[in-house]
Amino acid sequence: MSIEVIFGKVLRNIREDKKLSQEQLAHLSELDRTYISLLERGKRRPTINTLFALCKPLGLKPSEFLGEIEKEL
Amino acid sequence: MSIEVIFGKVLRNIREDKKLSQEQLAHLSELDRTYISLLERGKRRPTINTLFALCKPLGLKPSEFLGEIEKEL
DNA sequence: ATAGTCTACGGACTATAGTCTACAAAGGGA
DNA sequence: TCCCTTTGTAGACTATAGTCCGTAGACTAT
Repeated sequence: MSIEVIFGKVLRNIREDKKLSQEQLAHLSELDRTYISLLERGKRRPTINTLFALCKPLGLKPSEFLGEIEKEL
Repeated sequence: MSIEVIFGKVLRNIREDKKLSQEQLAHLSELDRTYISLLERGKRRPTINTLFALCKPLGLKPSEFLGEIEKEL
């Protein structure tokens, strides 16, 4: 499975664990809601800056996020 | 310091530790040499796919790479 | 029914990631 | 001196990251 699809699954899992809507995460990470949707569906490849922006409100380190992706590769 | 500048420093450190030229790393990671140069100088924000492509020939996990960045933030 | 929340998705748009070619400059070694 | 390797950088280009507008469908609760 591609990196971006796995990225999307991990993002969605973590977001739902935190009981956040896409809209809320978008606001907290200062990204667009439709873009969060695209990411979760594996339609976009985020930059590392975007990864950091997402991880901040989710309360985990970017390295931990990538660790989750590596598990599934 | 910005994420991309730190990214560049970490990339250069690791590449030089491995005794690779930008040209060699570019070939191994299937990226352009001038782009490696831009990255090392903090002029570009790589996608996570690019990060994975760079880490593979450098022999370290993307999560480890980001861990180095987090240390300096 | 209907109002509210959440998400998928489309189109149009701007900014930038990433490629390619070419040239300049610095350094080391024969 | 003259190569040779390495890196910076510019310009032009294509692909895609990321925004912003709108609409529609699923679901829940009232």
